[in-house]
Amino acid sequence: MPVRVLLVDDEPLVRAGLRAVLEAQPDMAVVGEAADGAAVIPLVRQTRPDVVAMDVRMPLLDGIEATRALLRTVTDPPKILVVTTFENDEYVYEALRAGADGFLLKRARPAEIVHAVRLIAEGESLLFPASVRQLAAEYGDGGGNRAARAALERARLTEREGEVLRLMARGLSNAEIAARLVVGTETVKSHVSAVLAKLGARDRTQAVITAYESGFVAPG
Amino acid sequence: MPVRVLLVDDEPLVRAGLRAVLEAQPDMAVVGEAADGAAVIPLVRQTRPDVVAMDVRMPLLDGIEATRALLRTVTDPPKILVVTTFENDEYVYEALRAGADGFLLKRARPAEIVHAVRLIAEGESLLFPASVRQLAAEYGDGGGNRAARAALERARLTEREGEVLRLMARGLSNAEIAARLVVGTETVKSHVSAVLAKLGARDRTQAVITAYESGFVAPG
DNA sequence: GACCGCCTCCCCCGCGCGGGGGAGGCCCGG
DNA sequence: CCGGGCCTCCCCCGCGCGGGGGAGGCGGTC
Repeated sequence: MPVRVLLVDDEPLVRAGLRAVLEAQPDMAVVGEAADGAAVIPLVRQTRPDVVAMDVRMPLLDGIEATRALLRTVTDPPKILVVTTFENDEYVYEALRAGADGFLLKRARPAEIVHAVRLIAEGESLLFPASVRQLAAEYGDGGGNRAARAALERARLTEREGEVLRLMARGLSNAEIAARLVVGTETVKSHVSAVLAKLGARDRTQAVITAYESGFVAPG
Repeated sequence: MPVRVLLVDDEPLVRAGLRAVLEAQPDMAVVGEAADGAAVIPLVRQTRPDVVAMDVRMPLLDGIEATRALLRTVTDPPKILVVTTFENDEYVYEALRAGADGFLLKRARPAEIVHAVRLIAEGESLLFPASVRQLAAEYGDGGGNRAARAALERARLTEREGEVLRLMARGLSNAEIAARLVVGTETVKSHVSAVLAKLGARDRTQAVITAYESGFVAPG
């Protein structure tokens, strides 16, 4: 049973982006879109999503009011993931007080977005953005907040996948990685594919970018 | 302040010879030795040489790969003087493409060696006459030293190439870059090829790594 | 015992990528 | 004026990459 997601954002571009990211996952389905908070309640009743990805700033009814209205009027309401552009958006905290389950930065990478939605759907509250540093902290050391750690449980690359990603981030080809790890190239291809899937990357270049951006590997 | 030189050659005899020649000069100091390219990067970080005298043919990691790795991973990298036995070594061309600053024949006289190191340290590209012709031919022009030097000038990306590299570093495919820049994909391929050549990268992934390692783009 | 995650390897297949050429238009400086 | 750098676009071509399957062994847990 897939995670059913409803997208609420006044920017079509953002909705399209979220849809693309989420529907790339086999276990996720976008069941509806709304351009404003005012349209949310009937849509929720109609589509019964597990998670509502809710923008904070919207023209008619903002994400805070929409969250309040939703929780007040709908029985067995969906989880609410607040989506925001700014890290220190005061509205976000207000939304959380209004009953939202977590928040997410728009500039988060696909893998983080996916993880956030998945976490929220499973009832974890996600009060910290699935930010890049926490991903980094996971591999350096386990010291992070619980929500982030839970997210990383799912995001976690296996040991072998981590090795492969590190070598990818050093510019090695599949054949070179195979030689280095003393395995077959087909094996490396399997690991690479797994890494790409888990990171939400289309190709190795994007995976390496994610590795840098997440602090998984560091420049210099 | 003396010119600090790091020697990288798998033959101890050659290292000893270079050391003897260079340390006979009052303004030169050999700050380290390595027997293989694989050992270069940590040694460079540790000793901060001005010039690396790099053999081309070495057991584990050859001079070409070592040069690439060095330029890719070390900030403010040293100048690289490729040392070779053969005048028409195809590897030399590769090494220069990889970003080496010049090359030197092992049978050169002591005075020439000293001269070469000094020139390299001062930022001059150095190509011995016999091979300049060959290189000029390789670059498809009889313009002599000037053309070869210009072609070998590292990381001198044109404005357009810089734009392309930035987009590559954001994970865009050639087609996506073409759409973004409103040009044809063939044009993008031309720029990408130019970027790869100038950075000594084998593929776009290595180019992006270089972009990160050099600070051309920054994480976060 | 059965199950499951991980690692390993295999198949086929399409396509994007990168190398090798070349060429025309533009502007600038000698 | 002509040359050179830059940007643009074109050709052909080989191959690595990534997606789609599947499968066996191995060490865990239930």
